[in-house]
Amino acid sequence: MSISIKDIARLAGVTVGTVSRALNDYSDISEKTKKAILKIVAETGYTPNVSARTLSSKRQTNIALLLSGIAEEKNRDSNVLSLLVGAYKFMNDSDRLIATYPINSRLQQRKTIEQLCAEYSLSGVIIFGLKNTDLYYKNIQSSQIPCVVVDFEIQGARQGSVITNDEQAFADITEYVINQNHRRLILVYGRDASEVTHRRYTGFCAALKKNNLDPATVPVIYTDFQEQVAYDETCSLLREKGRDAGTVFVCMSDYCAFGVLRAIHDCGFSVPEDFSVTGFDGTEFSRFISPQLTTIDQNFVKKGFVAAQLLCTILEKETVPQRIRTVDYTFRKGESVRYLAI
Amino acid sequence: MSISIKDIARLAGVTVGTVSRALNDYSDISEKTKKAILKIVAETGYTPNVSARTLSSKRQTNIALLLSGIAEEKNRDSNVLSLLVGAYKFMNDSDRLIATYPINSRLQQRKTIEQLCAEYSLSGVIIFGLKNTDLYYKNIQSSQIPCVVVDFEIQGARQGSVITNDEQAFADITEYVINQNHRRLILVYGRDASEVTHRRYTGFCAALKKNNLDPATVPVIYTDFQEQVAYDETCSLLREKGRDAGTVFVCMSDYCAFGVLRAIHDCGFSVPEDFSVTGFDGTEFSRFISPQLTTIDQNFVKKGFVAAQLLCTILEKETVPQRIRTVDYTFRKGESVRYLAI
DNA sequence: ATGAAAGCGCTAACAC
DNA sequence: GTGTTAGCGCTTTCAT
Repeated sequence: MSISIKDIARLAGVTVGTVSRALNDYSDISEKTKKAILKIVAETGYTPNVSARTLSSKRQTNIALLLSGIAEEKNRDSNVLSLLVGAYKFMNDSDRLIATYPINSRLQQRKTIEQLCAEYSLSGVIIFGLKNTDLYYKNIQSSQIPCVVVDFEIQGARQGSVITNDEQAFADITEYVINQNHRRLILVYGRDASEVTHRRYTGFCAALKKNNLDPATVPVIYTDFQEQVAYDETCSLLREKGRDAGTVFVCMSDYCAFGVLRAIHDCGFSVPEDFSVTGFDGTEFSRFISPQLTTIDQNFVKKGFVAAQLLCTILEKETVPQRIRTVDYTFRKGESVRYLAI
Repeated sequence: MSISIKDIARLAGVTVGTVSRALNDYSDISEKTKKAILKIVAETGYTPNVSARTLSSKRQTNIALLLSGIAEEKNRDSNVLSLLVGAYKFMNDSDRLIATYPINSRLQQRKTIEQLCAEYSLSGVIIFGLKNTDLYYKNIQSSQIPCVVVDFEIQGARQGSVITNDEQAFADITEYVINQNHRRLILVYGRDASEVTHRRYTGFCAALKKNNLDPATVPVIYTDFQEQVAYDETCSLLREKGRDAGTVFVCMSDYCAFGVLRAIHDCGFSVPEDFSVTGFDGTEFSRFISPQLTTIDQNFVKKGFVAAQLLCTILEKETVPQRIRTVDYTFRKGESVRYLAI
């Protein structure tokens, strides 16, 4: 059994109430006893037990980062790692720990978000990777649980969102390839159950129309955001049409772009000589490959940081004015897009 | 305030003790009342509070996965993700949740592993990413905390390890390049503070000696496991010596290999025509690139799974005979190594 | 400024 | 088989 508040009280010759006051920085305690108590705390290496504290206090706030689909999906992409890092960095600064839990579909089926939070005494959560097929997708919207969702908008009073302006970003990169004189685009589509997919599609269409191109004529490769599917489908297309397939693959994620790149290579073509390729996300890996991928960096580390920050603000303040936070993206020019001479 | 055991007791017309018995599957309770209670529990959606349970019970076991260096290092590689997935998968099977926490150096400085475990009521932990410069490196070895460490051997009574036979694996891949008739190897070295680096080096030397090659003559590139450093150093070497640098870069990690590949490309050379390259880890990305990387797959998902399994076994049983678990690796042949005609 | 004591939600030992 | 009750380690209200 490890050392408890009682031991400290005994050693300091005071009662547990006084020790608690010293520990929680209450004002109604003499500097002298406080010093003495903290000295003993330091010497013994005593740390208050979080469970006990949670149980007895209303002020204690435990927060968690819930990851949907992480142990289930085929391509759990590395963006989640950057997000973790960002959230951890923010919590670091306030010397607090944030627990990370996976929430697979069975868990979501077995207990509601309210139950999960009650069970683990969570006063708020950050949710990442939620698809509209997740049970928690509706669950959080009809609940009062303070939460911050990454990548889709939520409207509850004590809820917030951290998003990227996907429409604009995807329009930007689409316009970029158009400005490089590409006219025969191939869209490499993400996953219908992910909201970002639809926003990016909107941006894609907007950029085309703005340049007098018709979205309806653009061939689409459906990938479910999986590298392998992107690879397979691209191979089929290339084997069937070769260079006639188009001039540039505009992909909804870096992972998809990797599949496309691999397919182009395996079919005997080159990037960017034969085909150009763009990605979306800004995964670390997109800079490692040759040619480096032209992509949109979502700044996932920052997204994680902002998410943690926003959640903490929501938990602290009564009302938070701006609960939809848009994190700026960065266009990253690589060498995967060729300029087409007219 | 959410629903508590008292509410259930009231609704069922019994006392909290009886409800607790029903919930914990004790034998001394009539099937009838148990049924009735569980029915009410299901209807109300009641879930026992973990903090309260932890506080009052000796049987409750909370475990956590501690990640060292994740929010600090430059190249936090994606292996950690696979490890998480593996651990989550095991916990999934028993419908339990494992919390993941980052342990940066400041945290390790502020509280010992014992304090951390006392604070969060952890009965055991899995530790990943520990370097021998981490404070917890010695801390865990001199503590009684039940734990499983990934990638280095620990000897405590209630402690275990999940490791890869790095010597053998690195010897295997080294021998492979030698068998492809490479004689002028360049070693791309990892990080001294990581134990795996030394084991891999041992395997490297063994393979060379076995083939009558002298390790002392092999040029070494030091990388600290960072892609960028590997890139920079390789560029320097190539600019200075060109093809005379050697014929194959034998790398201690995939990330290093990515840096080397990028450098080779940027210096105007090709893989595997001008230089061959091997990696180590089996990151997802190593299969995405063209040419695919010849590497050792450490099967990190399995490592995570086994780590969680081992920790749970240690916590359940009195004594666990085999506490050092070696997870099998897989040699993965890509196209990044060329066969040299003699 | 400090002590005393109730109570957070639950388990478990002891009655009956 | 079920009720009763004493804690688990802590916070917080009420006395003093």
